[in-house]
Amino acid sequence: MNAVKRKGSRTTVASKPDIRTVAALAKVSIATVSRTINASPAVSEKLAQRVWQAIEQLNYFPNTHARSLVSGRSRILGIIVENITNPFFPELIASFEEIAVAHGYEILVSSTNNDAQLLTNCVRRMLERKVEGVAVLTFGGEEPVLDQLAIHNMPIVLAEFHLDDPSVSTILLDYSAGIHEAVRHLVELGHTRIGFLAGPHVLHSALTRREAFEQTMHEVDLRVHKNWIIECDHTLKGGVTGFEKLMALPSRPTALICSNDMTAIGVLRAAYMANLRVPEDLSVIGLDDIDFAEFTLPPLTTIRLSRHELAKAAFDALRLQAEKSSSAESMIQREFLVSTSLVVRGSTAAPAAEKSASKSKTSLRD
Amino acid sequence: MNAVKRKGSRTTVASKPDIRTVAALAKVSIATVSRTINASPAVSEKLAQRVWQAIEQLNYFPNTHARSLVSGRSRILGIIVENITNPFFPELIASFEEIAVAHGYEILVSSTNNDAQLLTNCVRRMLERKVEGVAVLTFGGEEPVLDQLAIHNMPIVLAEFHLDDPSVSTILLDYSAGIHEAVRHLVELGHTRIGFLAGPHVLHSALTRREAFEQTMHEVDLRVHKNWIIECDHTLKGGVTGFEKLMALPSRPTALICSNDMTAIGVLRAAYMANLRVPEDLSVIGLDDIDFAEFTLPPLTTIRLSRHELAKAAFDALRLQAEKSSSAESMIQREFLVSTSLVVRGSTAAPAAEKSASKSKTSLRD
DNA sequence: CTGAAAGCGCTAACAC
DNA sequence: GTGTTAGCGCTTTCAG
Repeated sequence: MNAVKRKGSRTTVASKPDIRTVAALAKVSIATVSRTINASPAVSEKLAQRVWQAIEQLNYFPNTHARSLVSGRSRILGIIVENITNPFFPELIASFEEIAVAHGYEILVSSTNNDAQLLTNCVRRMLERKVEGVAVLTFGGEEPVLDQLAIHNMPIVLAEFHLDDPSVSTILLDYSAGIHEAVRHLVELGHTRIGFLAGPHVLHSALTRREAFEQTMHEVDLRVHKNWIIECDHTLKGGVTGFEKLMALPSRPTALICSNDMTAIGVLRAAYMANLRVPEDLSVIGLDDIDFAEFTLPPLTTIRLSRHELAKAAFDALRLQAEKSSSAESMIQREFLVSTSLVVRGSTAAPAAEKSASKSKTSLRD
Repeated sequence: MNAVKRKGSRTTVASKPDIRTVAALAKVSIATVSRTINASPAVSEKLAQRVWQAIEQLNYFPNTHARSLVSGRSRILGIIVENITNPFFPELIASFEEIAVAHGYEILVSSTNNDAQLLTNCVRRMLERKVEGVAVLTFGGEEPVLDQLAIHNMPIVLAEFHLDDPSVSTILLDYSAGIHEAVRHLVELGHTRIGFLAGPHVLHSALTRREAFEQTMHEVDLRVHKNWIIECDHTLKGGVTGFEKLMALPSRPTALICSNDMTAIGVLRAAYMANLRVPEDLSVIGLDDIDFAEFTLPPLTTIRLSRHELAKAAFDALRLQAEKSSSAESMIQREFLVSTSLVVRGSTAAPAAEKSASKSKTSLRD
């Protein structure tokens, strides 16, 4: 009926079937069509079949905007990450998307690059699109803007940060387990001089990782050399710079744990440039286990943080929040734990003789 | 007015301001509010100011779903990539998003992993969300499903593939330029025995790259050894396998150009494991120049393909299509060119003496 | 220049 | 079970 007034319709298919078109073809009311689509149990087998048939025949699919408008539910989930350029995040997003799509949700991705302006902007966009929940996986530093979301009563899931709001869930990353394994591994290899290349301290995760390291060192009775803990920025370049700072020190560690894989890969590169052999002269361990880690030279020993587990936790948290009946509101799970574990590859080995970590100068204990 | 019937409203802000709420506060009609928001010139300074003030005061923003429903325009662009796990794509997506957001568009990302089922599904999702255009940057192999989009008269931009439909634009990647430079570079270094690790032939881009290679070789009068052209799959692992196949050959090239950086990085890894030194024993060149390329061991010489240029071309193409006045329909630009160029780093050098590329056996010319 | 009113395509009461 | 109908929040004629 409405096939006439199209303007540029060249060989286009009989323009955009409507819920009405379907109803007409199936000889039912639009309400029945709607019910059928939404799998309402209150539709008889017989009609349902007629409807589905009409739907297929017309190649019809519902207009999500109309749906969202009337139902108030968009079936869109937001995910905000720090930097889509760090391979950890694409892998995380891919997992999140897969899970979301499987459950009939769409996702809206945004990366903030730690820029407050961008964050504000993307929170606004999420609000405008009426997302049903937002996973904030930037790992820290964005509390101020979160209020904007919380105030709209939007379900949120945060990594590593607890916000005392009923619509906010938290994912805790259990770094201790993996870092403990890593230190143990190093100790068993014979290392006692272990350094740590931290992430930017504005990130909760970076701080947590660093603390887990120090804690573990104490537990195994190893000395933590403050100047062997260097704040980097979780990028490749940062790893290079961190390594260089370390080399400038009069006394150096024989092993290095890095706050993420990107840093570790930067170190690998810098060590190579400095003619230091990994792992013979220096053992290095990363954190994340991005796909690349297996392909570095040498293959990177690293602490694995499962993107899939993390994505799943985020999705579950959001869904629980979004679909909670207002009655059982306070009963839902609001805290999720994701574990870590060591993956041993080629970038760790027993330290060489005493002067191992130094190229030419003698290494002094400080 | 409508602030009462909220259910769980705890400390929530005076629930969701409406266009009506704004109109009431500003003492104008909702039509005026709408016009103001949409920057219609037909609103007097005075009223516009009152409206904006009301908007700010209420922290109001329009409901995009309602907007899309009535206007038929969603301000969403779709982007379909092959594999979000290859760093080339996140970098591409980030650029595309940045441009799109700057122009007030939202983006819907999907990766297909070369899975036809996934592709169909995501085309459907895009259609459901009423995207205004789709950038299909999977680089080949998805023609069948594209019809589904074309039939809906949806603006599409394709990489490397020409579809004879008025709503389809094409981005041509000028690989020849970069590959030419690469081969020249190798020749100047003294190489004559050059191999090529191709991408999967189902991808147009892979085929085009390979052809550009062969073409260039002919141009510089170098022999193309068919068995030095090996089909890989554009992954790290694929690079390793490709390299191994090459090593099994009785005669080997002294330099290798790879269809993408991932392959090249795989080769770097495999060469290391095989005790072959890069670049002394084997020069290798990648294609893409992903961020990682600068941080491999040794730093990768590669043919740069600007993600930003590509993203911009895709966006422009889509926007031209989407915003074309039906009159000037046939006048718009439908073809875009993105160039490539060589970035020389550390993975290329002059070949060693004659037996260079062989580890222990003598290398025979075939 | 401004306002009133008619829907956009769909869901969710509410009747039958 | 099924159909009728009243909007969801907004844009857009059409009058004034």
